[in-house]
Amino acid sequence: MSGQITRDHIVEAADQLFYRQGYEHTSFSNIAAAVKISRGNFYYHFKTKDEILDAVIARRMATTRDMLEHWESEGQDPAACIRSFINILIVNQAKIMVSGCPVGTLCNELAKLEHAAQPAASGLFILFRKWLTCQFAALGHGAEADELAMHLLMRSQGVATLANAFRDEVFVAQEVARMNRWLDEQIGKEEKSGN
Amino acid sequence: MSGQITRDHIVEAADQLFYRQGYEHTSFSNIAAAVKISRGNFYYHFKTKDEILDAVIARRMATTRDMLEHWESEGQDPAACIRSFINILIVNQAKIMVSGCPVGTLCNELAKLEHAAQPAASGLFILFRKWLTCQFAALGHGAEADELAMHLLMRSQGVATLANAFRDEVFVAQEVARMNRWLDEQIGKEEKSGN
DNA sequence: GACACAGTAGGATGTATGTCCTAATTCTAG
DNA sequence: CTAGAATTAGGACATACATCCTACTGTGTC
Repeated sequence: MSGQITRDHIVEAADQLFYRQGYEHTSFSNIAAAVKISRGNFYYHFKTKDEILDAVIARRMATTRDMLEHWESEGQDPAACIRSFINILIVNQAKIMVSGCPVGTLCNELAKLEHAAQPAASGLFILFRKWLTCQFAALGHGAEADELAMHLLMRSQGVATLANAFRDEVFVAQEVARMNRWLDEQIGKEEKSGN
Repeated sequence: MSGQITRDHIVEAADQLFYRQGYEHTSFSNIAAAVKISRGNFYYHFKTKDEILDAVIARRMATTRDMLEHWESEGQDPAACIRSFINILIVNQAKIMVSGCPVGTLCNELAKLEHAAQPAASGLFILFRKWLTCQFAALGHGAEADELAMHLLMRSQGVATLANAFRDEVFVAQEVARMNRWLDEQIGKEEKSGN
């Protein structure tokens, strides 16, 4: 039964490395070295590199679901939930400045590789999108909840990309403040004009 | 003197391929095949892959400068210039949905590779940033011109990333409309509150 | 204690790639 | 027209990598 543990270690290490170095630039040896496992042992757990990628995406789906649930359980109201989302930019600031957003950069890389797992990676975005849509709907924006969700997701992606390129934490703080102000505007607007 | 022409062809082909496939995933052979040139001929023009990357970045810097100048020469006022910037999301929509933003994705990839050319690639962003800052300054936003420039740049990046992940042109249209409305708000606000 | 089997190790293999070298070809100057 | 330089072609080489295979180890069962 120790096999499952090793497998988890592999997926965890691969997750980190794919994030920091990119999928293609990460080799079997890199992951094996990180887990302190022989290269050959790999084949026992994963037949191909694509299989590891699938496992990593599945893992990220699970941890993301957990995170969203957690935010929802501890958040007082939908607005607080949305602020938790905005706040990842602060919480993960250091990592984002080094490697960007794990979701956005993976989707991008897989798109360029024309990799079969690209839709699966986009599923991570869909998770956030649906969750945010629910929050905005609960906030009273029925029809345009999805558009607002996409808008916020878009902003988080833009901030992550520029934070990575410029490594400027003042910029991140400014944009987070801006996002919170924008959210304030949305609260109280419920179900009127589309802006 | 035909050497310079071949060199230009190589850089042009490499530019396209780096954009569509990513830097690392593009091999000498790929570029050679695209230019219909022998692999070995390559070495005559570029000693290393890094050298091609430098040339590609230099090329992009030049074409970007040209584009910005062009927008400035044909734009009636700063607002029109900024709208030209916003409009690339529409003009290049198809490419963006397939490969994302050429600048953002390159910066991201080089960051993960810890490549020496990463600062050079960020220079492309700086070009846009400074240009947009000038436009906002000309619009009357002296102190916060740079922040507004970064905000707009951030939005364009976010839209590009999500457009690539979701391949949804309705979303792009919505966000472009939103950006134009936002710009309308900034016009007439000159030098008052910071929002 | 012997056997079966999950798990591990490390080497073998073929392919792709970046880099390098040398020979052939084309171009240019005198 | 010809010598020398610029350019091109194509193969050589070492390396890195994904994949595959075989042998070893530990553990639980009869």
